[in-house]
Amino acid sequence: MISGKFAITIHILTLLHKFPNDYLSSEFIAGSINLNPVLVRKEIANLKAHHIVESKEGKNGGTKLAVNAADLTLKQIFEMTFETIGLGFAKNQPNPDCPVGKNINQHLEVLYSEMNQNVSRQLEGISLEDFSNQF
Amino acid sequence: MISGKFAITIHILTLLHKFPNDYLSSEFIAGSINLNPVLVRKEIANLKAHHIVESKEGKNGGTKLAVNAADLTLKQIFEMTFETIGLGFAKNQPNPDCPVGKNINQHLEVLYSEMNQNVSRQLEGISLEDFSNQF
DNA sequence: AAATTTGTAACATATTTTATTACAGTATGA
DNA sequence: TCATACTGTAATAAAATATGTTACAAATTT
Repeated sequence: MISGKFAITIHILTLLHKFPNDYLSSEFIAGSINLNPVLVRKEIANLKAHHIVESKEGKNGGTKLAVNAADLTLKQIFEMTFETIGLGFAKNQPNPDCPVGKNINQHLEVLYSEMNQNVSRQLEGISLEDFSNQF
Repeated sequence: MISGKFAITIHILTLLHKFPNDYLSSEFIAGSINLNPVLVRKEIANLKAHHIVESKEGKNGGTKLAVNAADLTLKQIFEMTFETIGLGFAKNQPNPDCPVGKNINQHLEVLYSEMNQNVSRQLEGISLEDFSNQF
């Protein structure tokens, strides 16, 4: 399911890239996104789990990039934020006695999987540095 | 935002393609999807607005395909169901005093627009007939 | 020790999606 | 012509998901 995680995460990473020498606080980042700092910290927790950023607790603490922005692709960010492209499935199990109902989700899965590969190829060609340098 | 409209619509159209000589009732279709008939009728209303299906009211009424399945592409269905691919925007207006916040949505829009073109090209190559003949 | 910040859990609110009920209008055919 | 079986659509309800808030322990700096 699609949510704003990708957008939030890329916003965080762009900021970190713009201030490579500072530990940015979640409050500061939240001020740029206009979002609750707790939500920022949640996304940062995810980035930390993937060793993309490091953070420091305590006074003057915060977060900074731990990888080279040229090596981090939007595809990786896409995947780290658990995003997948899809156009929905029937929520309730479709009728198994109907030849269409029985197989539709399986066929949709193949289609969506191809869409994801397609988008992944595109996002693989864009680094965080590329994205950030647009600003 | 992504929902199940595309999946529901393609399910409906696949059924209609499988029974080209019958007017299928929303109840019958809903039984295959395992969905409330009213929701089926809503999607059919949309298809009717695009002249993809025709329907007949009253007893023994229902819906049938009004176009050649070979000529209807998944791209068209994608667009008719108002779907777009995206990975979210910051909901709240990002901070306009921050160079990143000020421009991020605009840059995301460009990125998402490219993703949509990419996916559209893919879906353009698949007709309803192609999809339906998998079953 | 005081101040500031992360990390995280628990809870609350808002938004979106899906489902239900209800009923007027239309066509069929016994 | 009347009972039946549909569509079309509005109004409302429920469920699911996403987003926001509060609270506070733990860590670090000065």
